[in-house]
Parts: sequence; structure tokens; C-alpha cells
Amino acid sequence: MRPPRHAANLDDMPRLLIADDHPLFRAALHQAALAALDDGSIGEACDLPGTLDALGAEPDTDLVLLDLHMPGSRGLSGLATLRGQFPAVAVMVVSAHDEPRVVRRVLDHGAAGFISKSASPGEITSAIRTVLDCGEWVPPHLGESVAALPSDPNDSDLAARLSRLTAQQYRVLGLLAEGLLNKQIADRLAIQERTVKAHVTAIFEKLGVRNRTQASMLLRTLDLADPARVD
Amino acid sequence: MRPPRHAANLDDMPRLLIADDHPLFRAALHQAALAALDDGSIGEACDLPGTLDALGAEPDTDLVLLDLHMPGSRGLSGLATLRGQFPAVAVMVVSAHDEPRVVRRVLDHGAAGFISKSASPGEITSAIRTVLDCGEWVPPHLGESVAALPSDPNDSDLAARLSRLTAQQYRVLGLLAEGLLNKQIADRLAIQERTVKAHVTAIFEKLGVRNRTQASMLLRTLDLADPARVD
DNA sequence: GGACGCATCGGACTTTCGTCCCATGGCCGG
DNA sequence: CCGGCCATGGGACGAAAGTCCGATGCGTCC
Repeated sequence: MRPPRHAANLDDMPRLLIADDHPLFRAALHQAALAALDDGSIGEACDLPGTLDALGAEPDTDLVLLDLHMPGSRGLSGLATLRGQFPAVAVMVVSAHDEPRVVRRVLDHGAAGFISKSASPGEITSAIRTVLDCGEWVPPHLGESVAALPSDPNDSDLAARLSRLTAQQYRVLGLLAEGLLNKQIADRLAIQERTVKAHVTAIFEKLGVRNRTQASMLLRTLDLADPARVD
Repeated sequence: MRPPRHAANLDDMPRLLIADDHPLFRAALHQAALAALDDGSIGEACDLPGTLDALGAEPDTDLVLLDLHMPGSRGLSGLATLRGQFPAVAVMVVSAHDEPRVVRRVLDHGAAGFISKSASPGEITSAIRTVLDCGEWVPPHLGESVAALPSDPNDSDLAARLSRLTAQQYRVLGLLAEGLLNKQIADRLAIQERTVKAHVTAIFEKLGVRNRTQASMLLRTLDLADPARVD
């Protein structure tokens, strides 16, 4: 399920990327990361497209600290996108939703760890060190509950399917799930409708669905709603 | 937003319906309801279709005690269905999700009250009395937090739109949101595809969407997921 | 260099979707 | 008893979706 994270960057110069839409929290993560690294570089992004761009520019990034709730991503969709498009990059999810089942799902979707937003700087530093060392990190106070939770087979299955999508296919899927027509998707991506159709067909085949409604439903199961989102 | 609940049954013989898939809890609710009624009848149902059937058979029911999580309904969809098809019947939601934002959404979708599954029998009895008296009931310990929460305009809007759907249209919408073709929906409902198309067009018009993918997305916002459903 | 995956398109085609007319019959409330 | 809403269908139609054949480049990996 969780593909091996090979160190894209073998020397002792770890590359980190901090992806969070809250500047203050970004700074706090930055401090904790500095304490965890002897040396290395730390980038920042404030939304999902920015994160993808940064990874595209630095493909040998070792670790992304990812907030689940950012512009362009709610729930697990951002994580799924990153894991699908950059399977070699480890992702540690940072979230205020520190409930065992959320952590369980996050891990099942390929995250290398989970940091609660209420964690102390020291804990965050430990978490980063652990994950950079190819370990897995779960908040100590949640460890047992998470281990006790079974993986949802639907989740593992979904993660496996989504990971087969290419980057472009993932973009098409996202637009498709907003109810856009093929023609509109084509305009957004600056390609021809025929090409969109080709992608859509490939998406259906990989996800094992037969039409766009089913595909968008599948994507929706990635939503990790606050039980009552007010946004 | 919340249409007036006129007492369909003006004499002192209140009719209740308990809808919960857990027999034990159904019995507990039954006891609490008996304590709240001097006289009256109490029916039971264990899934959403059963609830709808029971209401169809007893349209002058006064109050339904509705579990949010039942076969055929997850999240707010069951509530929306009931409110849409039987606007004259008061619904009190019974759920373990006793978080303020859940309660807020439940009320915005037309519920007359909310009972936490951890409430005492006495509290449940009070709640039933209050609602039967055309009042609104929120657990005392949540009252302030719920009142402080703003109604999500999306929710009010969605509730208003969904309430305009007819019973049959609601069924069609449900099947449509599962990714079924018009032809398949027709088979399920034992009607012609043309008729399904007529319903679908009406649904789009009432919901203000332009295709089935958008319609199914709209319906999906009714999901009140446990943050990480394991089902 | 060659195999492979990917993105990009093209044509032609069938199916499904969605809309526009229209009509019928039932049921309910004024 | 009648006007209105509803569910049910019919015919025809354009638009969109989805599939099947094909092709061209562009990278990467071995």
C-alpha cells in the first residue's frame, strides 16, 4: 500500500517544503524544522497549486509538511494529489483534526506521519527527524488508538486507484468533479476537448467506474468533513 | 426557512414514530416517549424506507425521532428526505454526534430539535414534550454554542431547494447520485426513461444546476461524515 | 538506441443526456 | 366542481458524453 519512500536526496542536505495557508503556523513549523535539521533547505507554500509548483521545481524534495485544509484542497484530496504526482516525496500531514480515524485514513493514503496542530515544538521536531529517517510518526497520545483502528479497505483501495492517475488526469478528475463539461475542462487546461475525452476514458478505466458521476462520487469520499463544515 | 409545523392531529392523541436501526436504543426511546405522553400511539422503523412507508401509512403523525445514521441514510440526507416529503411532520434528530455544528446544520435543515444519544431518559422526555408542544429543543449543554453558530447560508439555501422536490424527484435524485443511468433509474422505479428525464429536468431546475454531476455533488454536501467514516 | 509511458490530437461512431413541444389521468384543496 | 400540481408518457431534436480506431511528439529509463 504505502510505496517505499526512497531518499531522492541521499546526501545530508534534506529538502523540506512547508505547505500551510496560515502564515503564523507556517513560521512555527519553520522554526521546528530548523531545529530538526543540521543543514538543508526549507521552502514554503500557502496553497495546493503552490505546493505542486514547488515540488515540480524541486523534485528531489524529501518531505512535505502538509496542512489538510488549504485553498485548493479539503480533506484528503491534497494528500492524494501529492502522493499520486510525487510518490517519491514523503508527506507528513499537519492538522487540527487529531482524531484516531483521521490519522488512520491519512496513513492509509500514504502519509509518512501526522502532526497535531496542538503538538509542542519539541514534538514536531522529533516527528520531522523520525520521518526524514524514513520512519513513521504518529502523535504519542494517539498511537494506540490508531494502531487499533483497522484500515478501511475502501480507503486502501481508493488510494491504490488514485495513485495510478497521472498528474494531468488528476487535474481533469478534479474539474470533472466540479460538474464541468468536457469543453469547459478543455478550456481550463488549454487543450482540446478530444484530449479531455481521452483523459476521461483513462480515468474511468483506472478508477473502475463507468461515468463521470461515479468518478466524482469516488473523489468526494476523500472529503474529511468537519462533521459540520461552516467554511 | 423552517416551515410552520401545523399539528396534523389536533386532539390529544399524539402519534410518534421512532426511527433507529439499533433495537436497544429504539426501546430506550420508546420508554422515554411513553413517559412523555399521556396518551397516543408510538410506531417504530429501523431504516429510512421503513420510515417513509410508516409515514405514508400514517400521514398525520406528529413527530419522528430520527437517527441520522440508518440504512438508506447517512448524514442529513434522511432528514432532508423526510422534511421534503412530509413537511407537516416534525422531526427530532437523535444522534451521537452532539457537536454544535452538527446541531446547527440539523436545525437549518428543518429539524424541530436534537437529542444527544448520551442524554438521560428524563432529558429525552422533556425534549419530546417540548417539541410536541411546537417548541424547539436543543440539549441544554449545547444551547449557547449552537445559538452562537451562524447558519451556513449554503445549508439554508440547500434545504430550501431540496424541500421543493417532490417525493419521486427525491428518489430519482438519490439514484442519480449513485451514478446510475436514466435507463437504470427507470428500471428501478418501474417507469419509462422519458419519465425519468422529465424528473431529472425538473430536479435541475429546482436545484439550480445544469447537469447530473452537479446535482449529485449538491446532494453529497448533506453527508455529515464522521471525520473518518469506517463503516 | 530503443522501449515505454505520457500528452496531445484526429475522425467516426454509438449512446446517453437534456430540452422542447405535447397529452393523459389522478388527486387534493378551495 | 374546478384549477392546479403531480406523475406518467410520446416525438423529435441538439448537445454532450463516451468509445473505437488511429497518429505525432516528448521525455525517461535501461
